[in-house]
Amino acid sequence: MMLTKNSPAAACAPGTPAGIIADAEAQALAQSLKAIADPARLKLLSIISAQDRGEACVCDLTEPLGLGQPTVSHHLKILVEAGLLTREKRGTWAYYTVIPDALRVIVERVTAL
Amino acid sequence: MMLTKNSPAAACAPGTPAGIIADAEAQALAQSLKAIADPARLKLLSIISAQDRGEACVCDLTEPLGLGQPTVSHHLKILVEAGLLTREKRGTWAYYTVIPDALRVIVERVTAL
DNA sequence: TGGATACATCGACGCTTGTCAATATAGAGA
DNA sequence: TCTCTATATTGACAAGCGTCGATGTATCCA
Repeated sequence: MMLTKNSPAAACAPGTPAGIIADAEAQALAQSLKAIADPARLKLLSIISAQDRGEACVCDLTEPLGLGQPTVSHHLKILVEAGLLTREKRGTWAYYTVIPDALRVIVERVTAL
Repeated sequence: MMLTKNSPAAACAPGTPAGIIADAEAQALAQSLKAIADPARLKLLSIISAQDRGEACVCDLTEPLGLGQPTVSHHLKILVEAGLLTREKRGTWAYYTVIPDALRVIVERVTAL
């Protein structure tokens, strides 16, 4: 049941019974999941990580998604703010890369439910 | 549909390049993730699976969530329709149970991105 | 210097979502 | 039967989200 008083920073809120996810962690995990819970953003993650260099600029992404450039930029921003992508500006272009274990961390917190 | 040349049932749509998630699968996976991407529903999954019998009725859930009964019923319905919970009516009560590997299936599709 | 290109931001629009109060349904017990 | 209890459904509302067109910003090149 994990009554651990010594556990890592994970999930220990005042009134939360043992083994049940704390309010704050539920909130945080939900927000991470919301970042992925969109077809366009799933395709973005898939396309970028399938790229040869592991990176892609906006102009590579707008066409396979069938969305306008502002919309793609908007989705990329959400993924960056969720800690799933990095953005690197080189010249006129902005290159986006998938942060290796970011998805795995989210997935593990879900599995631990 | 199923234009599959030879690959497993996974992800092969007409115009979709190899290794990139198909439109339909992105749509489906996003919908599954939306079902989990809510603090109240994460807590529901956590609380129910932490129960002794592995099951809980609505009256057990409304108080630890701090939400009204109709709202809890609403969230439970979403989880049932997403294939994450089962509902069994016994007498006046409705008992909800977590479907064992439902979360794992979702998680694996995410990891395969 | 000026124009062209790649990207970000803004404002607006419809659609979805989370929540509640009120009401409906259905089973248990008198 | 009638009443009480547990749950589901409905209707309404505010807030959030996805999308677009228009505009702003920054970099490159002639």
